[in-house]
Amino acid sequence: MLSNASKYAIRSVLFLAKNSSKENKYGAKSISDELEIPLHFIAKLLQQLVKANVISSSKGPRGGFYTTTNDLNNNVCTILDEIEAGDVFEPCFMGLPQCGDENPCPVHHIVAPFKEAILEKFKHQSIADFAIEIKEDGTFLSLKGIDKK
Amino acid sequence: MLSNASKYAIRSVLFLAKNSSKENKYGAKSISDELEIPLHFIAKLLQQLVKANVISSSKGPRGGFYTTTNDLNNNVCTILDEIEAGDVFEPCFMGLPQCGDENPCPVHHIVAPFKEAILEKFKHQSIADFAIEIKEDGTFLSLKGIDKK
DNA sequence: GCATATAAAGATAATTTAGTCTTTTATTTA
DNA sequence: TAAATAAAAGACTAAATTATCTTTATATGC
Repeated sequence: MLSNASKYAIRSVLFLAKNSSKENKYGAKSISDELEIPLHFIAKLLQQLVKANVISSSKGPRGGFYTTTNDLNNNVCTILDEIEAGDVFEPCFMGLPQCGDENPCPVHHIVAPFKEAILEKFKHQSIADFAIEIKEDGTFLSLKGIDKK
Repeated sequence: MLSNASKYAIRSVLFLAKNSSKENKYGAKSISDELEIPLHFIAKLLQQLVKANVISSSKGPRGGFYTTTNDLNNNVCTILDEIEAGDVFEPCFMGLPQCGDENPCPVHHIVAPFKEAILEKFKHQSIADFAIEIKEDGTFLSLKGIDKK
C-alpha cells in the first residue's frame, strides 16, 4: 500500500517530531542508523521534505534535520502528498477502477472501514499529536536491537 | 499491498468460479476483455494457475479456462502463494521488520484487525463459497460498462 | 580564513514489476 | 487429414521503484 519511500519518510518525520528540536538536530547518517534505512535513500527523502516545509534543516557542523513547532502542525498526509504521486488509499484492493460504496468489489466492506480509520489518523491528527501518542503508548518507530519474542 | 498480478489472478479465478464449468470455458481473450486486464499478462498468470492446479484448461477450439468442483476447494491464499514471493500480509504497514502485538508500530492497532479480517476470508473461505457470496451480495469483479455515480 | 562537517543536488545503477511479442503444441471440427 | 483455434512456453521490452555515488554549497569552530 505504501512504498518504501513513504514508510521511510513517515518514520523519519515522526522520529524527528518525537526527538528533535532546533537545539537537537539529527544528521541523515544518524537517522539512517537509528531507523535502519539506506543512508542515501533517506537523505534524498529528507531533502525533499525540507523543500516541502515538512521538516527543517541546517548545513555544516552541528547541522542536521529537525522539526519546528510550525512543522509539527502538518499531518502524515502532507508527507504522502510530497512523496507519492497520487492518493495512496484510493485504489481498490482488488483493482477495480471505480470500486466504491455503490459498486463494491467483493472485499470493499472489509477494506473501506480500514481505509477510513487510517485516513482519519493520517489526515486529521497533527504530527505533533501523533508524536505525543507514540510517546504515551510506547509504540515503535524502529525495532533496532529489540529482541523478538 | 497486492501486486497487479495478484489482483488480476484473484479476479480471474473468482470470475471463472462464478461463471465457468467444464462445458462453459473462457478463453484468455474473453477474460481479458471482461475484466479489463492486459491479454498477455493474464494469459501468463492463467497458465501458472493451471500448473498449480488452481484452475483447469484445455487447448484447441472450444478450449479455454474453467474451474472444476475440485478446483473450487482452494482458497484465495492458494492463488497468492502461487503468484507472490512471500506472505503478502506479513510486512508491517510502516516497515518495521519485527512489528507485532508485542512490539507494535504506531498504527499496528489499526492495521492488525484489518489483516486478520482479510486473512480470515482469503485463507478460510473456499473459492466456491466466495463465489457464492459474490453472486448473493451482487458485488463486482469488473466494473466494465458500469456508469460511475 | 581554513579545515571540517553536513545538507543539497544531480547523475547513475540495480532491481522489481508490468506488459508485449513470437513460436510451439495440443485439440477440435469439417 | 487439413485448417482453425486456443493454451503453453519462453524471450523480450518497458516502466517504476529502490538504491548508490559523486560533486557542490553552506555553516561552524578553531
